[in-house]
Amino acid sequence: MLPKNTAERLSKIYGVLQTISKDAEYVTSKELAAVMGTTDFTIRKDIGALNIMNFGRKGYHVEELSSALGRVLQLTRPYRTCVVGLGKLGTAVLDYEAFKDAGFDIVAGFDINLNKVERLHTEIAVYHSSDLDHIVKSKSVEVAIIAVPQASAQEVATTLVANGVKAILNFSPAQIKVPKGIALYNMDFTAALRFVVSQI
Amino acid sequence: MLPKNTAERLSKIYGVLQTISKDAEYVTSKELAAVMGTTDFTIRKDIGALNIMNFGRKGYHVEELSSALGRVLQLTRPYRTCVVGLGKLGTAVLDYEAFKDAGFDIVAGFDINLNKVERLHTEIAVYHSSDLDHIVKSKSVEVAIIAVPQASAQEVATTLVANGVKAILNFSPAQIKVPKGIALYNMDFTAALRFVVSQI
DNA sequence: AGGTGTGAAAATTTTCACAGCA
DNA sequence: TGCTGTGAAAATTTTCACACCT
Repeated sequence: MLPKNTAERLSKIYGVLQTISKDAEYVTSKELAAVMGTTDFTIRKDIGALNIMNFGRKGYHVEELSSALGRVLQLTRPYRTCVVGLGKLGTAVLDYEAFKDAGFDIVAGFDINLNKVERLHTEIAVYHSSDLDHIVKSKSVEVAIIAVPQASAQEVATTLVANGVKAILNFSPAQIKVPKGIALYNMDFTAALRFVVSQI
Repeated sequence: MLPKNTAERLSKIYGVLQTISKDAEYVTSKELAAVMGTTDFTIRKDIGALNIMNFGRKGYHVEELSSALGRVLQLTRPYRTCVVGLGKLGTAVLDYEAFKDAGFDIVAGFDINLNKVERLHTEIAVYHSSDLDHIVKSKSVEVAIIAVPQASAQEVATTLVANGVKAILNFSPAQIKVPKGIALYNMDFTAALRFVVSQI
């Protein structure tokens, strides 16, 4: 598997490529480095890890690089995704349009509060949390975004994994535990603020 | 300065300590490791970097460790914080209660759309984006959360920095550039989803 | 006994310099 | 010439083992 930091940077590079693909046919490692805030040799090493080769003196062909990255990052097909917890944050995520473009189809939302669920003006199907297990299974959801309060995050994660979810993006501050083989990424806003302040 | 990874883990440890401080007086490196999903010696090395010393055989005294961490992470006083961009995500962030408890006082919100601003049911003062520069300066805002669309993120960041902001949490997918000495942390949801899927 | 603190080893990541290719 | 690809060096981070303290 790709080194963690490399995979993380490549995920960002992929996004950068999408935004420049309309304007430029080629991009150099130096240009990418400037946008990404790293150095050109880091970019080349990262891309080197993909084992695609033989680019000429103009830099990387944007389309080619983009599709190679898509292959390695397993972004060649859309992922069936759900959002658990439809508070303000969860609702914002449910409607985040960029996800669809990026190949993450949000196919369901869940919340413990049915009243809240009914009031949502969204086209995405929303369910009560008590249906989490069988809906996740029947809809073959593979990726889940957790936006529930800290106290219920672990329980939700366990249910998700038990019903086939392979990758979890966790917005709650809970330190969730998942079995080996399940991918987890924590986005704890408060911890992020603390960290950024510590870097001043 | 603390190594980046260490600072990141310590920021999380600090959060964990807050949640357990009611229940336990002491906590061992092994217990912390279990919660954090790392190993006990990583925890000890990280805490060792704080240069606070001489803990007995019961583990770390939660209160003491917590306040030492607060000192090193510069969390000994509240930070005046603003949110720029009050779409769904920005609004969710504006109302995110955990920030207040963590010592981040949100003192202002900004949006380009005044109608949207007026409709908000919040007690936090909201302003039009054209006032960003002088309000940030007059309110002595030090920390900013960017939740504007990709296209305007860099401009907003530049204005923020020019008016005294020292730390930025960026929720937009834009790869923002800031001068040396300004702390920046990117939380690109889409890149995070891509990354987590690549780890499956 | 039961924990921490830490020097040293191992592993990983970043940086560099430059060969090699179009 | 102007770029990539990459082996080797440097730096950093993680892991380990164990001395040491209460």
